[in-house]
Amino acid sequence: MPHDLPKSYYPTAIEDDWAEYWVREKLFAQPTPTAPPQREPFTILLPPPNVTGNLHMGHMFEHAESDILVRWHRMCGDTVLWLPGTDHAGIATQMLVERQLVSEGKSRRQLGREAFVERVWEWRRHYGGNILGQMKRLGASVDWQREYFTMDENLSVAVREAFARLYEQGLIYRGAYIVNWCPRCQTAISDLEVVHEEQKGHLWEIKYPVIGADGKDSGEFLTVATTRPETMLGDVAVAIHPEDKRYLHLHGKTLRLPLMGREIPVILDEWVSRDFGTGAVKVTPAHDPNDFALGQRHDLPSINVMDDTGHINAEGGVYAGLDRYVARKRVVADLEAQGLLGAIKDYTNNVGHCDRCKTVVEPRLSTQWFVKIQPLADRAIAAVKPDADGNKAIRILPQQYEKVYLEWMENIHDWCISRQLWWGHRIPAWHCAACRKITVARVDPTTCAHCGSAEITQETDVLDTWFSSGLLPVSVFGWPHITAGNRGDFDAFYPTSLLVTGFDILFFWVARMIMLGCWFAGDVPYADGTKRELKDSVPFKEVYIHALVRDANREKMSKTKGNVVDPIEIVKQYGTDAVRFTLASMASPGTDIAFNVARTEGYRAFANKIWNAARFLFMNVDRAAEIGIVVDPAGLGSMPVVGEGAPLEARWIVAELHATAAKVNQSLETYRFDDAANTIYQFFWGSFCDWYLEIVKLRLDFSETADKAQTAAALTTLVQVFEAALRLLSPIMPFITEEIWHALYDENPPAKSIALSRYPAPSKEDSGEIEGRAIIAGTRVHMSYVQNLIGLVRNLRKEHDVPEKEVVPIVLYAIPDARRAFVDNLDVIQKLAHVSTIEYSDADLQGVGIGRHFSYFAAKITYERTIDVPAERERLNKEIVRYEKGLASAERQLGNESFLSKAPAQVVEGLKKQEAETRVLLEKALAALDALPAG
RNA sequence: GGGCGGUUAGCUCAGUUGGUUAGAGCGCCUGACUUACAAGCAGGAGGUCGCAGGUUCGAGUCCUGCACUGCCCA
Repeated sequence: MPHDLPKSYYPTAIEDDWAEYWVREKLFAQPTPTAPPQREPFTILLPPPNVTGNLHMGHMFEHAESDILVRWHRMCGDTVLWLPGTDHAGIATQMLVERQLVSEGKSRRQLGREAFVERVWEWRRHYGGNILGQMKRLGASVDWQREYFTMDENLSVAVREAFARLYEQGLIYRGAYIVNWCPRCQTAISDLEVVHEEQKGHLWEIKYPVIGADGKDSGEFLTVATTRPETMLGDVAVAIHPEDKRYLHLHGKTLRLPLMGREIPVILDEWVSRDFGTGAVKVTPAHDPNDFALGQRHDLPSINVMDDTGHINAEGGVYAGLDRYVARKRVVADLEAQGLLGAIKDYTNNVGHCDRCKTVVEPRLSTQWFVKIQPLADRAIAAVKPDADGNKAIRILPQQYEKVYLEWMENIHDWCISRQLWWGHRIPAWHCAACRKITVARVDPTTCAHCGSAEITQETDVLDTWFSSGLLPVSVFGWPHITAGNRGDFDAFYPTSLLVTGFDILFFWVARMIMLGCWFAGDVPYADGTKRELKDSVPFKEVYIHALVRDANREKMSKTKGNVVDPIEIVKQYGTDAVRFTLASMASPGTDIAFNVARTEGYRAFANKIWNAARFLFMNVDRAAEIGIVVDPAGLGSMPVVGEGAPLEARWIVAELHATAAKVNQSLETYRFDDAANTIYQFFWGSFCDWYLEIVKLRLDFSETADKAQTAAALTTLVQVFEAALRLLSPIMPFITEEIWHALYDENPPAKSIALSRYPAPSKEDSGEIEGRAIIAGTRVHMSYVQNLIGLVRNLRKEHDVPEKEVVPIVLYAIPDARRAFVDNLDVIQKLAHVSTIEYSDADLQGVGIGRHFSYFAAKITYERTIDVPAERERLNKEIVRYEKGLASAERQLGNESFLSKAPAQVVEGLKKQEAETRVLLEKALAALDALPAG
């Protein structure tokens, strides 16, 4: 028998094997449907992790949530597709390989473009699968047959098509604008790749000499304030507010630009803030976005004084060749020497850094490619905003993020899509040396489309990585080649159902996928040829934004802080299942997760608990087999049902299972992973192990004299409930449930995996009881009587210092319904409360040492002990205070006319009942206090 | 500067449309070496729900203000 599980649960011993098995058996591959699926498929695209990345806790959390949903849907019988892949991460990957080259004493330029790109591919082949490998180990139930990479041939075709279409539609243009320039990466980067950090710096005041009517310096100065004094080399004007009274006399004047000697005008613009600095602002159109706008409004030239590497260029006169920070020092020193430096003030400002290499970003004028974003954004807004009927094509959850998204989308700027890199999709545009015009083509051209010249060269820039990742939802399903014979995937899986991702990604892929998805899928007609509606053009119907995983002290994990928790390490220690359960149980929407291994330790204990419950079960199954009792496997795999004659605990555990299944299904529908996890935990440990297993031991009698039918029935229910509970837990803890499930079926399971079995679907719950013949009315109430009595007696035993092993007689008063439950379940009470005999009293019990449960019953144990009078008095006094407080508040309310007339009847009734009960309890407690011997 | 969250037990968090005396896990204390499990079992202690007002018969829940704190954007 393969039933002999090791005594303790060792996750690492089982997880690797199952992880491999799932991949090897291609269990989660989802082929192209040949006919439209009956039910709506459940499709998730993995938001592409960076190919250079390693799996961190945030990924693991995101994948755990996705996997739970995916496994749940699969077990519910849906057609499920979870599509994995990576993006080519232009800057990050190029940086990485360049670093490698440097260590070999080579450089990218030495190698040349072609060789370098080949070298990156080589790197990717060796190391690029890292993060996906980690996903495999963690058991993500993705379709590995469909793995994508943004640089793949088919996805590159899509990128080229998208570029060409947008260009033809007039939505891509090229021009010189201010962009965020990283001097280290030597490329433009998008606004989103700039991380702002507060930095202590200075605000330098510089005095610009005013030129008099005679063309000579008048001796007066106009003082400007700047945080980047070196940019003054490129100044073309100084701006003041037109109504600033301090400077009225300078209207129309010109200034002498210090150090450069250039004559520059004073310009008037309402944009200038009079309160900031001196109220006069130097204008450097080539090095600041605001100044650039000013320059455009006032028709000023732009003088770019820096090169690609952040060094001053020839336009910077004697400063040429200096690094920007060296130049800053030199400029300040020279100004001071010339007496043109004013005050230097401490100033804290937000400085932009390159997200990749943390170099300070230089806003800089350069020629780039842009997407005219407004038309795309308009659709992306329409997709998220409710229509006239209140329907939304895309639901963003938690809902608060919808507003964040809309606000961002409504204030979007044109998207700079060109990058000065070699690794990426090279822009399919050719410059003509003859006519200077641009040819954009899907197939590499040999001649200029405008003049026919053969002197054309391809644009050297590549596209922003997000241009390709934004296309994934359409491109992975075959776009742009959606043909009659080739549209199975697109028709079945587009739009995808859901995107699970982090808040920080909202503007990255989410926004771009929505814009590009709506734009291009909108042009793909339905299979019948009719025009696609917006609701089916969107890349996904829902976006679920998950929380951030922080460390145990709620600090953001970061390499520099050294508080990064490596998921693989934690998994090795506690098991994937325990880590997944930790993450799920803490995943309440909108709240960040403070990841604490103490929790994980607790959930490993939970896994161990299940493990041992399984061992108990198998032990009994094997013992039963010896006397010829065999559980029919045909009864497994569905929801257990018991008959009216079944013992209380059997009816109860089945009722609990149904209620649990209902709650879990409902929780998963609403992304309440925490509720789902906690509900299962409570069921498995609190109900199944703590109560049911202990009681069922009474029924598992394998002796000669045993009632075999009773034993068989008990065993059957036990196995059925356990098996169903395993399926219930499986999406959250796939490994341990897989292991036990296979063992349960004695290595002869009905399917290759528990993941391919059916999820427990409850029958409808009706006023606390389960509909139908399975559950008998009163089951849960009766069980609660029994549980409460056992709890009460255990408590009394402790108070009377009864040794744990010793059985004691009890005296019991109970209302008729409770009494019936107690009589029927005498053996249960005797076993779990260590009771010898029960003597029933027809009158309520009085005196010291009575335990009660409201008015349903009271119990007293017969046991001699020396009463600790002061302790007992203190306890009773505490009780009395509590009762008096409760009573007072109840009386206050019940004496209130408006309460009686306005509150719902059931609330009033409840309060009356409670008041009566509290009054009884108070009287009893007072009497007990009176009965205490003086002392 | 603009916006969005959060503040409930020692810690981490639930708490649905306002409704009876506010819950969970972990931690803590006590007891018992019980053949599924010491990663366990049994029992217990622990909270003026950030502060101040207001609405209401009734507020952890709704409104206003304040304090502290986190995040996003400029």
